[in-house]
Amino acid sequence: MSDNNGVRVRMAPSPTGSPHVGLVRTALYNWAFARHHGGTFVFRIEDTDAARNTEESYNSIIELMRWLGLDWDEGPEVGGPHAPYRQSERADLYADALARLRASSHTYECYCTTAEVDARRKASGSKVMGYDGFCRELTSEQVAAFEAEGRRPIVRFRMPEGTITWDDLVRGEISFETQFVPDYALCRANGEPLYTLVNPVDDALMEITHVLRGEDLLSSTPRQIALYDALIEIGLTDSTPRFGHLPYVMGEGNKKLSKRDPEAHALAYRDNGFLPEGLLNYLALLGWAIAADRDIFTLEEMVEAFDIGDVNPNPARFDMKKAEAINAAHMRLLSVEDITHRALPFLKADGVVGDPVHDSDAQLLELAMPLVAERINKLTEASAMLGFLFVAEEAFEVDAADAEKLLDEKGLDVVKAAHDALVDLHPWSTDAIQTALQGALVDGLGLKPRVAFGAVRVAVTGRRVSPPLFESMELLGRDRSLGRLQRALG
RNA sequence: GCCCCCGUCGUCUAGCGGCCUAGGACGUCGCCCUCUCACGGCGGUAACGCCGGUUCAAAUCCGGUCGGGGGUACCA
Repeated sequence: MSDNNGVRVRMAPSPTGSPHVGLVRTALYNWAFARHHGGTFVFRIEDTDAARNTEESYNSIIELMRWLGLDWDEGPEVGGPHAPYRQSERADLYADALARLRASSHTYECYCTTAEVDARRKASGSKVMGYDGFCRELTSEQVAAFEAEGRRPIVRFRMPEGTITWDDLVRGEISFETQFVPDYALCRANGEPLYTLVNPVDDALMEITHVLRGEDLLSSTPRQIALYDALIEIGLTDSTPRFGHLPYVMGEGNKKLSKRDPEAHALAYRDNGFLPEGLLNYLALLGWAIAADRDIFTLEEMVEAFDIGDVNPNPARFDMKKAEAINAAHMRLLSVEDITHRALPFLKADGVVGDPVHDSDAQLLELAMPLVAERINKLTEASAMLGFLFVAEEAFEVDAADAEKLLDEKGLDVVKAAHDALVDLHPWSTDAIQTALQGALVDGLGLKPRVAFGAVRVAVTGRRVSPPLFESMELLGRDRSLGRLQRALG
């Protein structure tokens, strides 16, 4: 056994396709559980199905975990006492475990084809699906006959009789009659081990004490517990972990969030301007609450408060609106410097600033970011808000729809008046600009502020939605501001 | 079909027998703030699936029922 109260949890994704937000939630709960108890968080890759696994998917998962900041104590890239942590590199261990299981007659060779099993079930009228145990007690003559036919056997686990019960960490006591849990396959006819074998064997070998996983694995738990009993018997481990089955993360309607749903892809949140702390906070809320009247918290606060016993067993619907609201709350917790730093990659990608950033742009950004930091809810929104400040004059464009709405004949009169009021203004400061425009347009022309400044805003920033107008004009400078007013007038 | 899980506002949840004429958040509606947007403030809207039982007392415990989900692979 290891230190830290012995708490050892793991997350064990299969690298197939792009990582799902459900995986993130599972990883988060495992991580928080480990950190709360001062235990060990193990990261293991379950890539036993060579036909479905991809290196690209594996890389995405690593990238995702790094972005989220969920660090692991043992696993790929960091190693550990139970290395390797990719199942594709642990074949010897499984072969050995399987050999010992076979030697202790916890298993048997099965020569049946799926079609034969189905046919027998139909004939018998049995209500239990799955394997019927036909090959449990084969005579050596029968075996010889099957071998002579060229059949290659798979290895099945022999389920014991009786009731299997466990105290689920999130659902309480659950029990299954083993008559409803058929003998299942541990490895393919070609010798490749299956999930049913490698998952418990690795959990045993890695001394996992608590298995927190999706509800979809709940019905496979009785056979894992039975296997564990066998593993204890052959001396491969000395105890069975505790299980906790986490509720589903669902999409629209009543179905599990599928890979087809765009909101299912975890890395897409990063690309769409989410903060890792925002996504994590939202996902934590899907099944757990830190307090009756609080939604916003940091990872540290979650670690402090997390109790697996408090996890709600109900499936939870993913709500993008709330996810964005939680993210927005975290944006407001960030300093302007931090937001600037995090928005920079998006500004570069959108061509708002160059890469590397010119000194003049960096300076302008430092002055402009305070104006937009509190009015964006995602990092991606920074580009549209700031673009007008950085764009070269010859490339500056006014949004056509906004122009049509606000730069009509009346709007252009306003722009003309604004230009006249500003052309000799000194100094070119926010206060002076505001005073001049207020005097000329609101007091002078008797316009409502939103009408007066709306037209000027579109002419100068190119959009109806922008940072505060007067500050923006100060940053833009006299020449560019007046030039754009002039240009709007044709 | 059979086995298992789940059931509080539209959504996420608090609630673990009396504090509940059920609290918070998102959404939504109205108002305020306001140069746009965002923020912020105030107020409204809206839920214990149903039926029995236990109890002085049930959203909370038990049974049934209905509804939803998952499993039933030589996938994980």
